[in-house]
Amino acid sequence: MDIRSELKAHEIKYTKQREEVLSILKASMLPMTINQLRDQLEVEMDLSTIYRILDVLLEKEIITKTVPLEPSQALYDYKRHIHKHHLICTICGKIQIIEGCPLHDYEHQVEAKTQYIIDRHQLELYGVCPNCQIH
Amino acid sequence: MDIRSELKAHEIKYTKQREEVLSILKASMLPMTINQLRDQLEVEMDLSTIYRILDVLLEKEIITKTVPLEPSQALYDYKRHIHKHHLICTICGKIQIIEGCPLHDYEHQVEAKTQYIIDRHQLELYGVCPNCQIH
DNA sequence: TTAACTGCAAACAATTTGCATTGTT
DNA sequence: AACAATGCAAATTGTTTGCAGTTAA
Repeated sequence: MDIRSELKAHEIKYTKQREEVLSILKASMLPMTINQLRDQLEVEMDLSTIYRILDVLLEKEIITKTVPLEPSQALYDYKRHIHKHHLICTICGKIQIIEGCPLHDYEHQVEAKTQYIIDRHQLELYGVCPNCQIH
Repeated sequence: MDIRSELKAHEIKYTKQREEVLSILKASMLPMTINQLRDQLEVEMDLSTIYRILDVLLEKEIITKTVPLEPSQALYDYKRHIHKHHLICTICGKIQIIEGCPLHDYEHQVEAKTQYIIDRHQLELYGVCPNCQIH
């Protein structure tokens, strides 16, 4: 599906800024910070515009947001069919994608125990990548 | 163990500011933001001092830091024997403690698969608490 | 006494807001 | 034409830093 249709499918008004932000996120295999996103823009746009677009995409659950422990700048990620988490190297910052999620059953158990209705979670792992273990 | 000894055991120089910050965190069953912490101080102290003290306590792994998705202000928590996570109500902000951790085996699997050495993780759940489901 | 810690003020960074202008439907 | 989105500038908020004065060991 092209970006234009994807926006329409979510009832988001088309603008070239929204198209560009979404297509950059969609093309990236790794989650991105606002600054990384801005650096990839072909047409410059104001940071406040980017923030507002990300808010819309989050609202519609087209992307996800994560706030890592360090550096604590938010990461935005296009939501694909495979739910995934990140393993972040605390030395070099490299992000390793971990496909799948270990929390399905756990969330149900917690719902049963607490009576909360759980609708999402934030999980990242932190450690040292193979490369940084050597150097 | 009293706070003074606890600081000494971790080779942290005693100051009344450090004593107070640590004792407040230790007394709280819930994780706290910097502002909540400051509001409980009997002796006022500068915010930069609080940040620096928290850095020391984190360094020595006496406390943990979490950066929730919303509101994205860091939470600090005294580290007890029972590893735990938080379930945060996205309506009223109430934090429910979940004792235990579902990630032990998972971390080992991920280590085996990725060759990273994993040393910590961040996990919180988000949902709607029983009270907010009614109102 | 010495090195480390604190307070203060200023800098910095990330994010949000108000408002006039522009663009989409 | 009507309403919503963008750009710009300014305001907010959270956090960090430099430095002079104070304090713990």
